[in-house]
Amino acid sequence: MRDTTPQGTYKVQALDRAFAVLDLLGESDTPLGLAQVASSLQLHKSTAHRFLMVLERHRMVERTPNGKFRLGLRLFDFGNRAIEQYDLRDRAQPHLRRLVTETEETAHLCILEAARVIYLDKIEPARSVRMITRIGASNPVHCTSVGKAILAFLPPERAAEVVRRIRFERLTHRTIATPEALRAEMEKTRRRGYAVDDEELEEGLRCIAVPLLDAQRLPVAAVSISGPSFRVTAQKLPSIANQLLQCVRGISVDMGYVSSSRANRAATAAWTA
Amino acid sequence: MRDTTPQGTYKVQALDRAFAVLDLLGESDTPLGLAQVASSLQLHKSTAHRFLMVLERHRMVERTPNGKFRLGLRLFDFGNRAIEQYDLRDRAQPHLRRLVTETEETAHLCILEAARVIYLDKIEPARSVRMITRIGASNPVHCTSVGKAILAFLPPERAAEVVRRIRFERLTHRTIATPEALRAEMEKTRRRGYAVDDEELEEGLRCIAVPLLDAQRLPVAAVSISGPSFRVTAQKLPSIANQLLQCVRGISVDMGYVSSSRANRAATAAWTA
DNA sequence: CAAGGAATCTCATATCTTGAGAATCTTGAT
DNA sequence: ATCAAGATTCTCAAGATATGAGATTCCTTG
Repeated sequence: MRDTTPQGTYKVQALDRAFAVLDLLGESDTPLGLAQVASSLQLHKSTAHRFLMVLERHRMVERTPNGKFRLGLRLFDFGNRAIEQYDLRDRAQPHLRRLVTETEETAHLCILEAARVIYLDKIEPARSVRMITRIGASNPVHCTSVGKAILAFLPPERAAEVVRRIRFERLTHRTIATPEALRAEMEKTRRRGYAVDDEELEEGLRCIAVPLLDAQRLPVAAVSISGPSFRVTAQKLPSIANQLLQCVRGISVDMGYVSSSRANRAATAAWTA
Repeated sequence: MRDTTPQGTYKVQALDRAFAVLDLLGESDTPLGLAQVASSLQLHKSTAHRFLMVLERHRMVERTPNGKFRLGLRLFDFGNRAIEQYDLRDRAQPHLRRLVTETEETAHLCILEAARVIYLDKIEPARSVRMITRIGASNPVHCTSVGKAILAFLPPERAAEVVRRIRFERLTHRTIATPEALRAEMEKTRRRGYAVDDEELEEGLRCIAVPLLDAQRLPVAAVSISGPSFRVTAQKLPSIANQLLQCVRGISVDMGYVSSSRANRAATAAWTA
């Protein structure tokens, strides 16, 4: 049996399998029957069944009236405990909300994990095509404005470390495809103070992001505005960037990273060491 | 080694243990070291270590800079996938938000699972003492307004089944403590159309809830308003109940449970097959 | 710089998971 | 109704897999 195990030396077969089951159910947008689970994962009916029963007992999985399996609400519980540590999310929300009202476009709050950015929160404007992103999901750093915003303001060594981990997959024809190109882009980002993703993640989607710096002036997250390229035009970028900076400044104050009074030092200048 | 396994026949030791680890980390509000995890769970250092490494590989746990363990963001991802199925949450949110603006008190959206209610969403008013509830968490049916609201409108057999499962623990001196008392309370709830929790869950906290009925007029969720007893006074209950009904009506329409025009035809007749 | 505490790692052993297959339950077609 | 096809649940013997004692290494702190 081939295992889906990512690289890593420690192994507990049962766990890898269980998570494979959860993964599968998480990917599928419709509940799956035992047989489907078993065959998709190359598990024996019997084995898959046992796993599902145990997962169900833990409420990690639940059954629809017709007996199919889907993710259970225990995961929702765990998920909420997991972000609770990041009280960033709660504190940032009001600011994001205001930002969305102003810009009429979707706002995201993201953090960096390994070489991917994770969406901690998303606020959508009242009337707008729903974006496909799901809170909790992740994207590669190099093709998102948030990723670039964080990366650009990370200390050189840590940034290099992240870049090393990137697998430069091409998602659109504009996706940055080499470490060199990415480094150049980061330079540009630092100069203007905000990062742009110009249809590099998805055709027709343009995003702009600024980093949220903590008390040590290290980026802990990024806030972005995303929208269809025809609405988020190149001309509007500077003004949106401004609104983003304002928003981030508010969050910084709320988080206690900066005192509200002297909250105005340009983030750009601060980075020297 | 004693296992924490709930009742249930199927067993996979490794899974039960892994979830015990997650549970432990979820309960603790500070990250835990390997030794703490091992001793709390009566696992061998070595075993606990292996589990943590595997969980970390799957990003179910992550390590703080000083090497302690806490819940990982993968859980956040899974959690969000898990509620995605309940698009109820998204649809209800705007209505809840309006409700909160009107009442200036905290609103909850809950569903029933087994004999507990699970908090799908919580909206807090701008200025208010933060409530202790965590989205995703759960409480026993019998001591919450939401629980009683759903229970009261469930078909008799299903309600009975739920009641059978309740372990009548006393959380305050007012907590309903017997099936009979609960049945009486349900009768009362049906008569007036809304459920009340008068400091039965927590001293000083009063809540009021109404059920959200689907197209078959079966309760699928409940919406509540909670606040300190001195603000959510007995006199205000009817007027809050009214606002709740309004809110729930809006959600029903959004969910397509009722047509907005003739929102009041009893769909009772529809249930035959 | 040493000592104590914590985290990692190794490996032989037996425990726990595995999966073949039989039994049972559903579903849909006739 | 009745049957067949498909899906799910259950049992149990075999052996692969997780286990944990303990040795080793890595930090921390005095």
